[in-house]
Amino acid sequence: MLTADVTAATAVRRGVIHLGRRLRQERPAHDVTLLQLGLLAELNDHGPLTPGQLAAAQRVQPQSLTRVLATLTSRGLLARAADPGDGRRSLLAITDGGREALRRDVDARDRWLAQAMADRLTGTEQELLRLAGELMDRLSTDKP
Amino acid sequence: MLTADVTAATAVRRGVIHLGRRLRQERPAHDVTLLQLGLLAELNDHGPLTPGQLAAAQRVQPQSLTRVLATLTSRGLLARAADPGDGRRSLLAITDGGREALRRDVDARDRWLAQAMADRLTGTEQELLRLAGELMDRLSTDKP
DNA sequence: TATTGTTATACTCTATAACTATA
DNA sequence: TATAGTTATAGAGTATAACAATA
Repeated sequence: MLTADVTAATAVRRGVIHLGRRLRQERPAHDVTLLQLGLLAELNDHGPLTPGQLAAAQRVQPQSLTRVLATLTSRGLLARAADPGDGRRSLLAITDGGREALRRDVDARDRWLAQAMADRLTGTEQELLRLAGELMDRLSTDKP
Repeated sequence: MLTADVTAATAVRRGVIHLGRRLRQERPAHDVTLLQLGLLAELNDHGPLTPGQLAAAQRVQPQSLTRVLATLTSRGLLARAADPGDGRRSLLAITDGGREALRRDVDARDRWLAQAMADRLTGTEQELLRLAGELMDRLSTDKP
């Protein structure tokens, strides 16, 4: 047969969508939205990136980022510099303020999830879920 | 220590968000949106439900459903009946048309995922992901 | 009074199409 | 011409607050 077990896919879809919603609700006081969180975390982990690279990393269209990037820049959470070699590009980097926001607000979301995992899953299940996270990220890319 | 491994949580968040985005893009021709899909599937699997029950099952606020339910009803994909015992409630059930839409359009999304899993994951990884789906769904509930 | 649901409103997320600037 | 990015526009997704109806 061509396709794999659709039941497994259904379970994954359900889990992904529902946990995504739950995660989105978990917004601490000084709000940084979930998309903003992803962008800041990406820049924090992988140095300065162009808007296009960021969009690819986050699996969104570049147009979807323009406004969010403007917001984050105007709030001082990230800084924009012209690319020396290519005038079309700009390079985005996280600022100290951005790192602070990441630590304070943004990590709160991962802390909620970490806590929930600790409270309600066995060690084996936690490890399983970590691996699943990596697999899901891989699947979300179109590259084989 | 109180909290579990935040790194694991980060990996899970990343995977969930990115795969969720990817899944959302996978919209076949006769479009039923991802939220609509969830509602139809829920009603298909678990009989007639009230709006409140549906909202809880989908991890959204009841208010967020009103419009979508109206859309689905007007398209004939689900039917609404008064609750005999409680006049405040109504009962929603999937129609034949809804089941047809579910099969035709909606399953296409799960088929994409099933195919991606089949093509790019080992059997063990597929099974791991299925389990992870169930765990994620469990975590998205606030009930311990 | 408490519960179920709807209306009103608003903001986030995300996409497509068209445009500008640089290569 | 091709690529990187932005502007314009729109629709999906989701929430909070206020309200109506029923229990």
